[in-house]
Amino acid sequence: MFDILEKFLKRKTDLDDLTLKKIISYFKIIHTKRNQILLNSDEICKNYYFINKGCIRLFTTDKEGNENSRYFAFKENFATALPSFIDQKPAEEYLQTIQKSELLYISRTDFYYLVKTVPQFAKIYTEILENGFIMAQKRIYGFQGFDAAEKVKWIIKHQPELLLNVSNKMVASYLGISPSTLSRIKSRL
Amino acid sequence: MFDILEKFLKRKTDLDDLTLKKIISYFKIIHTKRNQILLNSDEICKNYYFINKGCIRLFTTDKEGNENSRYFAFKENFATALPSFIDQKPAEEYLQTIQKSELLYISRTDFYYLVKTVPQFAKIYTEILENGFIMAQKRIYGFQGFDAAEKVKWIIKHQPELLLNVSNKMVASYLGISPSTLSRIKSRL
DNA sequence: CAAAAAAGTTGTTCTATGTCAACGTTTTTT
DNA sequence: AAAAAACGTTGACATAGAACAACTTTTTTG
Repeated sequence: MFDILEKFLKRKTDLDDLTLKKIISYFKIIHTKRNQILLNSDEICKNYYFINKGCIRLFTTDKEGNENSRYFAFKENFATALPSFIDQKPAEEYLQTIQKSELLYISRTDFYYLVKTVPQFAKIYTEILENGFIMAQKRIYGFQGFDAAEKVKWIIKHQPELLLNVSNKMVASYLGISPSTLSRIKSRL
Repeated sequence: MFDILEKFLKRKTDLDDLTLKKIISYFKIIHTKRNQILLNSDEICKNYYFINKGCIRLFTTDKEGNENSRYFAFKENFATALPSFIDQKPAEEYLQTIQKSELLYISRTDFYYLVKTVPQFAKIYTEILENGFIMAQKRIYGFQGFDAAEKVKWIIKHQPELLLNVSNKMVASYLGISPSTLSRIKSRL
């Protein structure tokens, strides 16, 4: 049950078994179904999630009600609504499992307690932040000046698992293009 | 000379004078002129900069040679090409002072030495990462689905100093619109 | 301080892509 | 298993904004 998380943590840093057990002990498990909302946009994010199985989507809605996908996290990754988690302000974004998923989660209180008391955990958090930053940069700036076809090619190259696991509609909203345009581009290879 | 940096550090966390002096001692000063390149896209970023006076721009160029502005850092802020600084790979982006500037800088080696040995400095780094992440998110996702006029209004509201200190051309490339479009929008208020 | 270069403005034209609609297909619900 | 809902595809049409160009204004340089 916690073995995937254990593996993840061990890969990131040197951890003796006792510290590992300590970290693990703060995580709880939750099973969710397809399209289950974990966090509403008016809520304050209290948990950090680790995905054992499934997929978490981070998205927003505009005034017209269109969904806008920001991020997809797949198995063996952490995900949360970080700005809200950090600043404890309403998230203004949603967290949702888009498939039946098995998640581990840790409360913010416990998370920051670990960051404070376990240097290796602090290091892991720093790495999560660094990576999150780099990935977000790459993704978003990578798209700058791209036309729709280039965006699709970028996804095929850099995040092919996304096309396999996620509906066209969501991919389109992730790329900032309309579903029809995505459909047309895909048909032209 | 280091007083702005000292003020910045003290505001971020509790620091005794000795630790403060230790941190400060790793910074060197550099004076740059308008449009001076600090980092080329094929270089690996070795320094973290703190801006005493002036402004650093982070930008890229596409195959046609058009400049694309990613970020502007003004006085009393840190700036670097973070992905390259972290991973020590070619930056694929440029750092440039767009005005005559006075900068403090610390080498990557010294920076990570401080992160490792001074917990308060590690905390400051974590905060820089958290903030960087949040700001980048806000900026970029804030623009999602915005038309050109909405982007300009967003800037006026959230980063008015940018319009005052930066050329229209650079602002346009930051917003992902053409200079002519920016000009037209501004004329219609 | 004059000449040259860069930046800003404004009109015209052109194109990528959004929007809407119709239809077929897949998925979900009961 | 049938009905309903959501999704994907494709065509027709409309439009925001890019590209280009000509001109003016500002900035930089020798």
